[in-house]
Amino acid sequence: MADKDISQAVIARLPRYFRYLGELKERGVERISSQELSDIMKVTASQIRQDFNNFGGFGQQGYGYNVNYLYEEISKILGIDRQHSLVIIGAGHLGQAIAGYTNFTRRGFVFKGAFDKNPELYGKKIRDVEVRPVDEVEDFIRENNIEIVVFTIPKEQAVPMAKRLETTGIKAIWNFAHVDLDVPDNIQVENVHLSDSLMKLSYNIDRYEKSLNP
Amino acid sequence: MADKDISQAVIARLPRYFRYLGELKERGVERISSQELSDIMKVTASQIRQDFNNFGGFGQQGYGYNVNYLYEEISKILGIDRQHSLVIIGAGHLGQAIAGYTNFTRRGFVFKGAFDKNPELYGKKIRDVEVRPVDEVEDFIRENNIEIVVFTIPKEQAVPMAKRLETTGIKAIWNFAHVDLDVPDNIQVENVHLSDSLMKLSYNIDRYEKSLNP
DNA sequence: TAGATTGTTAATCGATTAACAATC
DNA sequence: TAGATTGTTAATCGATTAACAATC
Repeated sequence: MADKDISQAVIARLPRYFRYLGELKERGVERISSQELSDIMKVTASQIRQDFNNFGGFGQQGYGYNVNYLYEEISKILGIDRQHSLVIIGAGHLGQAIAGYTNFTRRGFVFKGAFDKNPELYGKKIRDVEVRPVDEVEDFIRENNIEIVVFTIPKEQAVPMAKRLETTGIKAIWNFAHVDLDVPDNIQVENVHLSDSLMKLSYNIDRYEKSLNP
Repeated sequence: MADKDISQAVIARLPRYFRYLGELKERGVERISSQELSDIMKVTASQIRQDFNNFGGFGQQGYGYNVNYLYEEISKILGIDRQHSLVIIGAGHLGQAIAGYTNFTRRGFVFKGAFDKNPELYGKKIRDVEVRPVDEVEDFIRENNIEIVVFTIPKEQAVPMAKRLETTGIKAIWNFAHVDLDVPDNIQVENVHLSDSLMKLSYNIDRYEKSLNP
């Protein structure tokens, strides 16, 4: 239960386990061994057992893992057995895409507010939520106990905005702006740098072609 | 020049180096030592030198690295010194966000087409490009030599779509659908699993709070 | 030349895989 | 009980960091 210090490599794999277990659950599969899961997910059975054992014994010798139980335990570990309120700053296409993504709601991420600095968007509705002026965001966060702030704003605005939010009590920033944020320890930052991802893709295209004609 | 087999960990760091070097270049900085870069980027100078030396010597003893030269070399390594044509399948908010992101264009990723299965979107313009019926996508790819296909479609559609595109000559799929794609070796896949990222964020919020009240 | 800083080898650290005893 | 499969320790592999000789 009490996790000491799990490496981020392990954490990064948990959502994928969670996804596969969700599918197995859906299909009515009751139990699964690390070897069977290994075959499906293309990771070693050894790694699966090591990963799960970071959090205590979820399985049973001679039997394997109970799919439902394991699924629930991972959801607890990931903290998606409770609700997290979030607001979005930057109501452009990306902000709207995220606000509208119902799967997040299913996982307990509740979309509470959207903010933009463009007056033309004020009042526009995104999933029953009206876009408000960005200057109201600090008050809104305090009044509504917002945990997570999504940054779908240009990088120039991201750094000063992070500064402004430091004392509002938020717990995390999900940062889509292409800049590294420097915030106090009590605010977690998770970056989604789309252009980095695209550059990696570009590299791997070239790498493959070079492997054919060295 | 000829890279043997560079680990993905190194590749994943290159776009970040590239970003910082771009900023230094912008500010007119001519040379930088691994130690200075280390201070700015919060990675060890040793790692910086190791990373660059995977691709040959970019620096000069006693001097450091020439910012402009290093920037250009990394852009070559990442393959963003040339153009890559791309189309987007799924013209919802996420698709439109990506299509409209001008920074990608700046890096040589040229947006050539958008496809959707919703007839209401046909003809709608996204950056001078009309949304077309998704059934035309294979022909369009062949006629226009498209390299990269962006999947901003639901996961149910992603797997059969990947299958359909196998023989069209595409080189890569940038996959935003929440599913693992199984494609031949000649098609590179780069996943952006947003909900995985959000779950990691959720975990780290909890972890921090537990570190305060163990 | 002397000083600075790389390129590179060696040492350390951490993560993955293999092996097997424990146990259901 | 015998068979299966976990939990866990040990071995291996790879990535990061440290150190320093090469050299600009």
